[in-house]
Amino acid sequence: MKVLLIEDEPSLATDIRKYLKSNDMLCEGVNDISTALEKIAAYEYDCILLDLMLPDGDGFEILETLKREQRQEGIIVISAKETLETRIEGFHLGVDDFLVKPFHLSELLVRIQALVRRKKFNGNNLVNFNEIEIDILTKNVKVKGVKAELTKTEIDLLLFLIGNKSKVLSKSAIAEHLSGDMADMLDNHDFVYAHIKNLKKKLGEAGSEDYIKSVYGIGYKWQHE
Amino acid sequence: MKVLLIEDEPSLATDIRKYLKSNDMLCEGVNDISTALEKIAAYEYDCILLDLMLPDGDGFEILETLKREQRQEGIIVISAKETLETRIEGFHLGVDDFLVKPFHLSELLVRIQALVRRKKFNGNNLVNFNEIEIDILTKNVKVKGVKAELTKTEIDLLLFLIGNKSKVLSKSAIAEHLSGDMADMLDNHDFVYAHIKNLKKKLGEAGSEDYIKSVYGIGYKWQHE
DNA sequence: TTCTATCAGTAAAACTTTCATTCAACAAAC
DNA sequence: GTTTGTTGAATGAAAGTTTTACTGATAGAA
Repeated sequence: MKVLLIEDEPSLATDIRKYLKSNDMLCEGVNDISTALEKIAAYEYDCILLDLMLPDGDGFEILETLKREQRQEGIIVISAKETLETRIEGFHLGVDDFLVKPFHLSELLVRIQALVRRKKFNGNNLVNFNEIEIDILTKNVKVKGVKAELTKTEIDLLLFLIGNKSKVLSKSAIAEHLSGDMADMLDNHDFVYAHIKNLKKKLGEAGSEDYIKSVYGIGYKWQHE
Repeated sequence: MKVLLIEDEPSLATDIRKYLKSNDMLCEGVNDISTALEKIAAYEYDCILLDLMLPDGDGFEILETLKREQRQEGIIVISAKETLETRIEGFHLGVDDFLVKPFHLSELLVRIQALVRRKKFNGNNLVNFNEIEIDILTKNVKVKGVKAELTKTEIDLLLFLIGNKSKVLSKSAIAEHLSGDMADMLDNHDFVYAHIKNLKKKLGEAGSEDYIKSVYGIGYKWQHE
């Protein structure tokens, strides 16, 4: 995950960079608009963190460039103060999220992750894994070109899994997700087993070719690129 | 990991408690300020979850107490609505994170864990011996920075040993401890040998550099400062 | 009817204990 | 100081136990 940080306040910038790095992200920092535009021209990022008040102008310039070039990066604006106007203007220019100073670094992290997760499914709605094709939007699933009739829960489970690709999801996390936070479901692993089983069957898992991998003692993960 | 939940809405409180418990945390719940203050006076927690709107006042009182007494607990505020002002005031009073209802339990969990992880770097719970790091609370063990997967018995044995550092423990004492006072285990030394062996292996003992020293004819001791 | 949750029985994995064997420590005799 | 016998300790592998996961059938809910 690559993040570009455009922020001229050195101490905050350092803090953010350190924090993101310690959470397994690559984070480059620049402190003015012109350098930012160079970077953006040269590289692709997953997410851009933008402070609006910069020494050589205000950050909307960058937003316009990104929009003109139809870039796909997620954009989070960091600002000291935030008015309804800047917010509206920002959203028109493609800003995905606002964060008002002072904020906690953990919140920034959560928002970046949420944003990137959202973005990943935008643009092209089709996700492919070998013989499986999933349309995120219409929630149609095809296995070897043939439509698979998944139930609501099964689709929900499938999207949860592929949305956390290669991350292991605990059974209670899955239970929470599927049951919509019904706490009395959390320690009921049977229904997780059941849905996993049914989903695997409909995805045509023949054993050798596993999409959903069970992790003993913990839960499941989607293992497929 | 011990969590204190201060929340007066019973159903939410129950949900949270169950969820945290199913994720291996100890969670106590109270529903007003006075009980909370009693608990805080009597016990130490890793993390305090605080709803600001409580029947007998607002939660800032608790924050002030915690701050006055320079307590080390991580604090996450759970609130129905959140203004910039409460947020700033909160941070000044030592709040580490805010969570606005409604939220997903999994998000709460992630934040607690992230918070506690951060806090831990301000020294506690961690015991170090050379290349071994033991977290007494979470019972996680790292060898050369890599997590070692110890079984329940192995952790039990390890804690017994380091808890009696440099004291020699007889094999029957170890047997008694591990078997939970099963009398027929006391003169069975084979299983002590076995567990010692497995533990040594997982701790990466290369022979030269011994943590667990065997004392001929008696038992074992942990020799390391 | 379709979908979801539960149950009971089975399978699989991990963990514990035992066993047989080899290796090391101590003590007595030379 | 060396030899030798005896006992204690370490080890790998196997058997036994417990825990966790999977499955098909079924009953209940939508």
